[in-house]
Amino acid sequence: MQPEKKQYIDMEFKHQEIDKKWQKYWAEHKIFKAENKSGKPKYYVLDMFPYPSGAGLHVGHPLGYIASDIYARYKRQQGYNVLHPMGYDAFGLPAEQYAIATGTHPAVTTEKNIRRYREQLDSIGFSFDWDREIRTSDPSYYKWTQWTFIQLFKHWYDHKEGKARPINELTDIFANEGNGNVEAANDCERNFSAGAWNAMSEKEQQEILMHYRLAYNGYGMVNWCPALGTVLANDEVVDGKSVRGNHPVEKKRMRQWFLRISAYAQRLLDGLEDIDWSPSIKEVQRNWIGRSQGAIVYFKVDGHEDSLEVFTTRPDTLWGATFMVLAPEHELVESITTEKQRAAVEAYIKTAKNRSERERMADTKTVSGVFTGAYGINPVNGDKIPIWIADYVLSGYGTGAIMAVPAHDSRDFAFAKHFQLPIIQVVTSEDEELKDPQTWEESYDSKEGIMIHSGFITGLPVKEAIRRTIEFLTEKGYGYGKVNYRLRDAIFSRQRYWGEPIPMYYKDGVAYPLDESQLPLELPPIDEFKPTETGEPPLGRAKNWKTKEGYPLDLNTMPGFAGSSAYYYRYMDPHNDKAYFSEEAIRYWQDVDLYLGGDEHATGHLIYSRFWAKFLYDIGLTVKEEPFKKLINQGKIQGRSSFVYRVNNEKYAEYLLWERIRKEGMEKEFVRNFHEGHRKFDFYHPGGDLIIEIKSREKLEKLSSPYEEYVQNSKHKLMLIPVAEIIKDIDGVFAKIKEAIQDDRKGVLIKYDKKHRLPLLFVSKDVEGRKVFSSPIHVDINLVENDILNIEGFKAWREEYANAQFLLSPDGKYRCGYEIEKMSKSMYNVQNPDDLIARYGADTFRLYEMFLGPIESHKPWDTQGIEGVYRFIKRFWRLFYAPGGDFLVEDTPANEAELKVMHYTIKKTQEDIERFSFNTAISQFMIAVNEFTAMHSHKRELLDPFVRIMASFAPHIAEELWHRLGHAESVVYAPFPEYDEKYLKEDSFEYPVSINGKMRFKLSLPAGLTDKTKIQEEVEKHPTAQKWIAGKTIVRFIFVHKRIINVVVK
RNA sequence: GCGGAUGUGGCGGAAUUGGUAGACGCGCUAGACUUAGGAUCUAGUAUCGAGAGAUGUGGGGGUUCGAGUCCCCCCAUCCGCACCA
Repeated sequence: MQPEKKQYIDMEFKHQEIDKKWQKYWAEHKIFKAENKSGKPKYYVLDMFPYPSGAGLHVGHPLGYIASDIYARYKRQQGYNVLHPMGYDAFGLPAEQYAIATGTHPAVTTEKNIRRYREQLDSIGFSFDWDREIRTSDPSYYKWTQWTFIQLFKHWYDHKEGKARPINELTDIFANEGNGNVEAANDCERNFSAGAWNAMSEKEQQEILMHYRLAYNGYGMVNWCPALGTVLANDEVVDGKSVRGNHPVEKKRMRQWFLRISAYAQRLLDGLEDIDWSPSIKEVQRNWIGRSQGAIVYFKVDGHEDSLEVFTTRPDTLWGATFMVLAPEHELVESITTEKQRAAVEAYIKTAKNRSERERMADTKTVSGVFTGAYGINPVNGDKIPIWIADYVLSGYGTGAIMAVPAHDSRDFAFAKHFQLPIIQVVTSEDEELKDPQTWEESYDSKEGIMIHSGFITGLPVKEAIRRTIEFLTEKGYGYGKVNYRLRDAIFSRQRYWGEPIPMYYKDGVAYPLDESQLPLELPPIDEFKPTETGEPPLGRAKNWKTKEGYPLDLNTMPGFAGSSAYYYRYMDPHNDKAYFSEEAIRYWQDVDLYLGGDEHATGHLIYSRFWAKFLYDIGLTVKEEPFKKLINQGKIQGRSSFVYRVNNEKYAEYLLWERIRKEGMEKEFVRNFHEGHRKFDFYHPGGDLIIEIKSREKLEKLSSPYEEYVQNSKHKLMLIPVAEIIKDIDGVFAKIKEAIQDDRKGVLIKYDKKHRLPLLFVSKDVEGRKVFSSPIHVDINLVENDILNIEGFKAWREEYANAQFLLSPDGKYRCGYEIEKMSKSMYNVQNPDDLIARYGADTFRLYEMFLGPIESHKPWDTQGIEGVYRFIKRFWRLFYAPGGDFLVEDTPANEAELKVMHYTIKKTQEDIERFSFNTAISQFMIAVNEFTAMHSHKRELLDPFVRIMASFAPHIAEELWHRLGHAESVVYAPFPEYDEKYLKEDSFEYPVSINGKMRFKLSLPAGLTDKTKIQEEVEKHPTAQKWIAGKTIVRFIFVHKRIINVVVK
């Protein structure tokens, strides 16, 4: 009997062995290797690559990877050549912070973390082509990040051609005609002729060019984070704090590298039209780009040469402009302020400066400002209007100056009201009765309407009025139409070590790029990872940080988004040392077909990537303008925290006593929370003149003399009861209270014997009164099953709980509460994928992550639910093997009913995979397994295709069973089966029959039957129908083929 | 304040084009088997009601033979933006 036993073991479903076996097989045979040359159509599935943190993966991380892996595997089975790579965003602050603290080189930490990530990723059975792995911190990779930076430096943006062009084409234009006709993205304030240009020194020319380059070095207000010792990009700051680490950030004027992403604002906006991304993420990007269409208007300053430039989206309301406001930082403030107002203006600027960015943002209600003494002249009617400064006008947006139209703008309105400035209404709706705007409660939203009091545009609708006003301004030279963007240039320097060195050096104070042959410029070793004593970035510590010629190199490194902005192209040809990627590779792969990642990258990575992609496209390197055709944002997996309820003994004692009083029907005789003078007592019984105070023994002892004193003065009886006595002996306590009420004495202190000690007490969730006397404490979810606490485990969890006692639910169990929160260590709700995979196997884990719900929605992780999926996997296995180990698969042909189930399952799951509805596909697998089990179907004709459709979801078990079915090749390339409609056809259809829209009964009719009269006859024969129709007339009979029958009666 | 998304049993969710609301799974209840398991199987499980039946997709209205789905108004939650001129 020995061999039989052996067979038995062999035929059990053992995921630990099966997982390992096939993972090894796939790796050894390089099953997932993608070729850059193929007759097959290409499909590129990409995941946002992870930053390898020290904590490893929790169950939330692989969600997107599993979804993309299923799709990648599905596409392979559909005959596509699939590129599905993975790598690491390996530069980053945590490893560097750790280096500063411990001296461990960030490369060491990163390597260690990557190894751990790789182990975890491998255990889930992903179909990555690991031969294409990249790491952003690898010099052979960041060589190309540096190379791209140099290309950005060497290009400018020509709005006429709508693309980036080499900088030498710009210098040619300058040399021939100066900069008068150039329509470039720039921040150059000088106008010069060809002659002037040619006469400039090299240094002067370079300084001019810096205002045109797409990567430029300049002064700007930057986000300086003192705690991190570096500047940050706008998307790395939220609410005035750093996203990483939550440290305060301040505005500081510094010289930094910038990327002129603003040049691409319009194209970044337009590109959103053509890509398949979620509406919400497109909306976030639109907001971030912040396009507003309007006009620049010049206001002459009365008695000055200068004029003020104002941006407005509503030039039609110029006639309603009653004052102007400048940002306190505006450059003309000083020159236009009158002597009389100077002191007030300077004082205001000083306080405005002292207010941090955060304060200014938080405080949007206080109206503040000061008059400069100067007047602007309204170009449309010559009116003199006062010029104020106020910090509600931002220096960084538009021109830092506005015309205020208080009637139609709420902030201007508040300002006008506060400083009693005039308000003129210029827009009205047709049926509006005009009232004096000075009496208005709020400004009037005027996006639509008819102009009044507005010169030549009076009577026109708003849209038309805007158009006519811009025409007028342009004609007279008073202004012009303009589009403004909120998108700021990206700050590109980081005063940090663990990033790509910026490949620039300085000669005579002018920045020059390294020659491309010098790349990569590798990170030098340094002794410590902190800034230098003189406040220079860490690279200032490097020995010999200069070019061969001896010129000093830049001390900054690049920000996190540098390495991730074009990594998706590098995967196409990751080992190329001659080019970023070969032309052959880019022509074949072109772009990412499907990109999966979290929506937290909406304004960072996903905007920068689109910008880099457009630049690389402009310079002819790539073939598609948008890098990511379809984007799916996987939802986060939230933690499900469990709570125990710790009893507050004093509150519990009060609760117990009060409940007892109520049980005795004495609640009307007592007063709770009795106040006398400054004192407050728990209970008072006026009839017996008895005060009851419940406190811990320690407190009662401490307060004993004040109580003595109080009793002597007040003449009440005062009963002091230790908390423990009530909890342990409520009957005894209550008897004593009754006794005390009868007691005739006055001014006595009734004390209590102290017999009992109190343990630490926890109360089950559904115990009455729990909310009143307990507070929730997080408990490790591993100690809880179905909300029932493992009491022994809990006692062992923490020393202080070792002697804890429990108030259990009526069923004798301790029931925990729960809440959905972020998954985090501090809430003890983290699920570790390694444990789950060890227990249930990779396939169950993959299926369960997908089964939780739609890929895009956020959902809580239910520790229990995985059992159901595990049962399904085992039932699936049992279609092939009997519990005793017999191989059940038979070659007899399947019957109609079986084929119907199989073909419907193929159809349904294929449709579901294609719309990324993996949870419903898995439901269908379950239904099919349930039905085959019920029908005792073990036929090859059914199971062979079943294994193939399951292969992308549960690759390990599928591969195992595929081979046991007798196939020698991997299931990875086994074609996804095609369903045949003929098996899905029904001879009859069971119609739901409704009477007046309510389903009453079901009626089976031949599927081909469409004759309404005949059907109506059939329906009327039915007893249930007769019951409902009786005494009424059928006014309408609705028949929808293969859907429904509805009888309308009256 | 503006913009976006979401709202369905005790829980996660399904219903793809306006056509049987609650598929599938968890949990729960009862039972079977037993090598007593964190195993397997069977039946039940939206609410009220003994039943017939009534009610039911955040609330209110509307369109329709028929609405979770379409339209209008309101509420709640989450996310993003926020003196943006």
